[in-house]
Amino acid sequence: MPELPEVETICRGLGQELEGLEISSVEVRRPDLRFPLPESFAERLTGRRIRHLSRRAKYLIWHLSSDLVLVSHLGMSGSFRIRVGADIQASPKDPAHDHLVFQFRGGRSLVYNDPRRFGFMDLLPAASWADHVWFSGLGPEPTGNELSAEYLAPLLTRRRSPIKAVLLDQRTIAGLGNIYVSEALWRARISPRRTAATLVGSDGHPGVRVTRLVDAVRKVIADAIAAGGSSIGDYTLADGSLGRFQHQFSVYDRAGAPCPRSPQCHGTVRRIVQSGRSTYYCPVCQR
DNA sequence: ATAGAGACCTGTGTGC
DNA sequence: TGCACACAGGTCTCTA
Repeated sequence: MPELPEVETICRGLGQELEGLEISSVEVRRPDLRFPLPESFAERLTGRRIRHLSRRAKYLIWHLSSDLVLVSHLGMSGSFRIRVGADIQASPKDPAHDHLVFQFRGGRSLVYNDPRRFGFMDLLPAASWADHVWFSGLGPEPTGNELSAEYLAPLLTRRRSPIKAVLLDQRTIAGLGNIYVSEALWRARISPRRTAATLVGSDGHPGVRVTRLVDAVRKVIADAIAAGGSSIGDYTLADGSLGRFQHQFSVYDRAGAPCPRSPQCHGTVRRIVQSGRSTYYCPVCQR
């Protein structure tokens, strides 16, 4: 479900509420998420304090006391919900998929809900979590200075796949997903069907297209984070509020709508399927 | 080595 | 109303 901006928003929201708290118990209702939870999951967490929450790509990294790290990924449908005492969030509308309940000293609790169970969690040592295969192959974050045209160009020259697929590959840039790839390519005026290697000039220099693409990726991710991510369907943030970026979609889920680049462009947004997933783009101004 | 298809799950919306 | 099918924000694994 969530891409980088949603996970970043969730990370900030949860961090604000939970940092410093001690886990008093963990109730495991279903241990069979995408992967089974590790042995003694609840026991190993009980008594630890949440020191700090961070994010890498679409992963949440929970830095706990005694040098333990909880890594969680929300998959397509995972969400966290904070309950404070007996507030309204205490009566979820979907209790059947509340798989984990974390209780904190002081009365607060955190519920993990995930209908499709594509999400997963694991416990790793603080010293070596970043060496895990989930993290070792990841590309740079689009939020920092590491992502540049000079980084991306040589990588693209070796790829024969459509640029859409290459951008979804987490080894290229970490954290992009189906929504923001479509949005970034529209902003960069690049067709999602274009073979990645053809974005790069024949002299191997990044050229205008790669530069435009890098700028578009960085900007769309920054805009989405600033809007608190996107809420589709009944998806909410940890406090029950909604992200707002879905109101700023240019092409995603807008097949048949006029290209927002009007009046210069008279195209119509189109939906195509690439490697089994929907892509939205304007065939007129994206080349 | 790389690219594409299939698999993993459940819910929702559409059309007959 | 019931049923079948397509589709959903991700990633891993298997096959060419």
